[in-house]
This record gives sequence, C-alpha cells and structure tokens, in this order.
Amino acid sequence: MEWDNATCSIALALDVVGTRSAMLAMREAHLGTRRFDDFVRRIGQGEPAVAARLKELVAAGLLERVPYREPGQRTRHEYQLTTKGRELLPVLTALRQWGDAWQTGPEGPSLLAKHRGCGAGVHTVLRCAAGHDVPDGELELISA
Amino acid sequence: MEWDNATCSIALALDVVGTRSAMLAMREAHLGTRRFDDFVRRIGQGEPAVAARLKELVAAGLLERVPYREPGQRTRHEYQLTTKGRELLPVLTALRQWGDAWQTGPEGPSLLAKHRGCGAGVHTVLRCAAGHDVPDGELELISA
DNA sequence: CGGTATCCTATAAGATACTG
DNA sequence: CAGTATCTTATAGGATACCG
Repeated sequence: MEWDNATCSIALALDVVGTRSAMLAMREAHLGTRRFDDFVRRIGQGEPAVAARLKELVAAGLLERVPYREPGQRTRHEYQLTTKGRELLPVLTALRQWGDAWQTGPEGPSLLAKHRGCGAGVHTVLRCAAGHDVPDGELELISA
Repeated sequence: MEWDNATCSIALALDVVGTRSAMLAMREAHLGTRRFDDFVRRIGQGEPAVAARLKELVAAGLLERVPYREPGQRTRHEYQLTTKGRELLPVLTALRQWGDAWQTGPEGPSLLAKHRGCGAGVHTVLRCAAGHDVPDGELELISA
C-alpha cells in the first residue's frame, strides 16, 4: 500500500492540534487557565481566533465547556480539560523540552515542569513495552 | 511579569515545527526519507509547499542539504537529519502515541515505533531529574 | 465577562506548467 | 529528479466594533 496520511496517527493528531493557537490553548489549559478572557490574554491572539479554536477543541473532545456559578453571580462557563486533553501532556512536555534545548534565548526558559512534591524538573524519555529505556538511535520508526 | 509567548519554549518550538507540513516533513526524515520527490509524495502536498518547508527546516537547522554522488551520476542533494532534528523524536513519538490512543479509525495505526532488536513498541514516559517516573497528575506546569 | 460580527491580511497549501 | 514560477483557494490570525 502506498503511504496514506489519512491513517497516520501523527497526521490525525495534527488534524486537531496542528495549529499554533490550538497547541497554545492546550498549554494554557494545562497551566490551569479556564476562562475565555484568560485564554485570549495569555495566548496573545484575538478573541475571534481563540473562540474558534476553543470551539474546535471542545468539538474534538479535548476540552469541555462546563457551566458553573459563583454565589450571587449569574451562571458562567469554563473550559475544562478532559482525559483526552490531559493525555496531551507528553506532547507539550516534549515540545517544551526541545524548545528549551534548541530555541531559547539567553534569558532561559519561562516555562517550568516540576515533579509535584519532589520538585525536580520533568522531561520525556522513550521506553519500550518490555520496560527498556530506548536511547537515541535504538528507536525504529516504521510505516506499515 | 505578564506572560510572554516570545520566551515560552513551546511557542518557540512552534515557530519552527508549528505547521502540518513541517511536522510531517520531520516525520518523513525520521522514517528515512532523504530525497525531495519522496518528501513530496509521502507528505501528500505539492512541490512548492514542500520546497518552502524544507528550506525553512534547513534554515532552522533541523535538516541539512548534503551533496552526494552515485557512481556515474551527477551530483545530487539529500536532506539529512541534524542532531537538532533527531532530538525532535520525542515530540513525534508523543504525537503518534496520542493519535494512536484517541484519533485512529478502526483500521488501527499505520505507523509503528519499535525498540531495535527488542522489537517491542515504544512510547514516551515522563521522568523527573531525580529519576522518578512522573505519573498523571504529579506534573506541575509553571509559567515563571 | 464572554463572546459574535465584520472586515482585512498573511500564509499554508492546491493546481498546473515549466526548467536545468 | 529536483526543483521554480505562477496563480488560486482556504484558513489562520489581526483589528475593530458591538452585544447580552
């Protein structure tokens, strides 16, 4: 069979988080951002762009628009991470790690990832199903 | 300080690999694709789009355009992964893993990652600098 | 506060043709 | 084979205004 991007997991993932705004929105959700205005301010894009992206991420099941009500206030909505969205964390971590290593300026990284309690920095490692760490060069990518 | 995407490692990484074609080109490079025509066919986009992307990836230092010569042929060029490009592998692996889990159709994944020799499938795990595995919920993302 | 409506620009990407 | 040139379309994203 000729190679088909329609069945490639990477291409399929990019269908959902393949834009800058989508990935930054997911970063924000993982940082604890919940309200529309905060997404807008922190992503650094206009309301229309952010609104469109949040709508798509909700439709794709990475975020959920949940009503809530503070005492004495009217009902509002907040964007909460679903499990599907939460499991994007390795992608964000790998991107941050690569950006730290290769794209930061002299100021150093402005985004940190810590092991809660332990306090040490967190990075991704590759591991195989047999339990081995997979060092550079021992991973074979194959298109079936 | 207000949050600044100009110093966020994720945003900086997306400056380079934030488009579909860039990420797919890097997937291809990791699959062993080296020649222009193969990138075009396998990415599934037109020559102009692929040419632009390869040029950017070379400029950003993820690929290198290397001359080579088969006996009796004229000199040609191939696109080779640099260390910077090779270290993007965790990002691709995390994307593939998430796509496998959440975005594949009934046919299952068409892209495999195996531990060379061992043969077992490969996935990413999060680990802290102290050596602990970091399970879901124990990672704290902080914007400094 | 949490958006929508409109209009505009920039860029990603498709289509086709051509060249060394 | 490895692109470039040209033209077109689709979409990401910016700017501004407005609304419940």
